[in-house]
Amino acid sequence: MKLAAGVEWAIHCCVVLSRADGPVPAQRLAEFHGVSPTYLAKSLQALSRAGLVAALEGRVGGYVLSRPAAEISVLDVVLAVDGPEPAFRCTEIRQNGPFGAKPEECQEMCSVARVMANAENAWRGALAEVSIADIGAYVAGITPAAQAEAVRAWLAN
Amino acid sequence: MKLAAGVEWAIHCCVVLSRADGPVPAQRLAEFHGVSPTYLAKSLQALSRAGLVAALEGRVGGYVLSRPAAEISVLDVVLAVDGPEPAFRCTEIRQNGPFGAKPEECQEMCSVARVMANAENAWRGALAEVSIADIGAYVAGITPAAQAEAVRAWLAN
DNA sequence: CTAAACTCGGATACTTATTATCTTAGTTCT
DNA sequence: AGAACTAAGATAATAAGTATCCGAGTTTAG
Repeated sequence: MKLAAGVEWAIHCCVVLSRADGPVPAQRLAEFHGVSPTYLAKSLQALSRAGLVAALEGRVGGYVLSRPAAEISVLDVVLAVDGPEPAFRCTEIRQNGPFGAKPEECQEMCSVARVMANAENAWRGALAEVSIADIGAYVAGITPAAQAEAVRAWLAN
Repeated sequence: MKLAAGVEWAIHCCVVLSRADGPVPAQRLAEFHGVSPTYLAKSLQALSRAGLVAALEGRVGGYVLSRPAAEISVLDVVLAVDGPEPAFRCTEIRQNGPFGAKPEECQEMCSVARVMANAENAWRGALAEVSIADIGAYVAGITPAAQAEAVRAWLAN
């Protein structure tokens, strides 16, 4: 089980956007984080498609959070980039083999699938409780005011 | 993010082993679940390497749980087959770029990585609370006694 | 009003991990 | 002692993730 690397980049980008003044182009975000510009663009497009960020085209364009950072959870970002389908997908192997259950006997979810689904709900719940604003506030707390201002200026350029 | 299909098979196999009388060969387990025998063998080998099941070679060989089913959690099986490394791996991109943090400033874990780690701990905790015996007991509850006996006889052959 | 420069968006190669298979080595019963 | 059955490791095919390029649209400046 491995989470796509683009997820990590997307979360960091959202935090940066929450602390920026205006739109920030994808290329600027890539340079800021020292990652591949073209691949980061792919993740940002996923955020745009999910409606988490707004993409402004044109010469002074870039990405902006489409909602207040406090209303964007980490889970929202993860689902937008990594996809909404759960990590565990029951293949209903209980219906296979010489003692396979008949479809009409499978009204209830497979017991194994239920355990895995509960765990995944716990995972999602933990991510849903943290917002981009929470992370941004923490970062702001450990960043000197002078550097924070320098970053904002560099992003606006 | 996708969990390996072999994980689902391994959990089902452990449940079957907890309800069997003697050793069950990999080929029999594959036929019972209607899955690829050779690939299932790979997952069973992982369980054997982790010490969750004991492999008996020879003509009447097969796999047996090496511990009582109540002492084997679903998490044990998942980690054995899928590997122990977490789904989210922090690449420390906060150290990159023009405003990258110096290594000596990174004593504490990255705030993003901490959020993801907390979520993953919640996921693991949910899986650790359920044992193979728990699932076995549920399956026993919804299976007619006659069929349960037939299954045990078929597994022993 | 025209044109140039800069932006995002989708479609296209490459790399890595997962899935599936085969062959080899070891153990037990006849 | 031999034969048959078992698991274990090493080896190909497939799918997902990673990285990249080129085209469509918009805004600003002349």
